[in-house]
Amino acid sequence: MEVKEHVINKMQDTLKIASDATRLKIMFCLLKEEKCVNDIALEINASQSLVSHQLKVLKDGEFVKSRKEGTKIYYSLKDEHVRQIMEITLEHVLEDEEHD
Amino acid sequence: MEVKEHVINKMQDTLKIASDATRLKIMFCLLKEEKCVNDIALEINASQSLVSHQLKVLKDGEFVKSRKEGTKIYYSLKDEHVRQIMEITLEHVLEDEEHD
DNA sequence: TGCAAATATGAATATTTGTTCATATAATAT
DNA sequence: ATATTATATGAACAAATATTCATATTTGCA
Repeated sequence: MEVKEHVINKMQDTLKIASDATRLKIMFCLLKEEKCVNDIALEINASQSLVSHQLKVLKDGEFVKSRKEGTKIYYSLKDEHVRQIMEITLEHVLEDEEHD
Repeated sequence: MEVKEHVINKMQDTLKIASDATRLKIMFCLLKEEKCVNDIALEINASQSLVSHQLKVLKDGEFVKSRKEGTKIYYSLKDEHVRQIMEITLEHVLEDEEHD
């Protein structure tokens, strides 16, 4: 194989982070602008705790970054790769819809 | 949210399929040419059973297609989206390597 | 017909993962 | 100081998942 084991493992980790409905919702939520935890929770209809837990996963995986302002913490998408992964996966799914 | 629940779920399913080291290895294996089950198993150093199970997952998820020839079954990547997801994730990981 | 090669399948197990609940921490305002 | 708002954390539980092992199926060939 041309691709090193640890690169495969990192790819696995990256994709695992993306492959969860709650985290995808959070990311779509942040697509256009930064938001704080509670606003995200309201918007995607999930508990504050769940959103906080998953934001931690997203942040550890470098999918989002955060900024503190007073008592609130604003989260936003970290880079273009995240958007691209979402975009292509979305395309893939939408194209599939047509043949169903 | 602008993206429908069932689209999110399909995205989740798609990404879940991609987010596994064994399946990633199989896909890299098939990047340039079709191969039969046993050759894949040898190449990635996994059992025949495991490869067969995971090929089923990949096929159900429309990541690969297959072609029968005698007693052998040749598998190959199904479409461009699969390659793109691999490509971007690889880029993402490799770029990360630099900052480690 | 019987044997070997290639692949698939089902059950069992171990591990990982998402979610909830209760609680902790931190910052602000009264 | 205390109350309030925003967020994080840890333990517990349920559900999903990857892997192995043993066995079944299919095809080609002697």
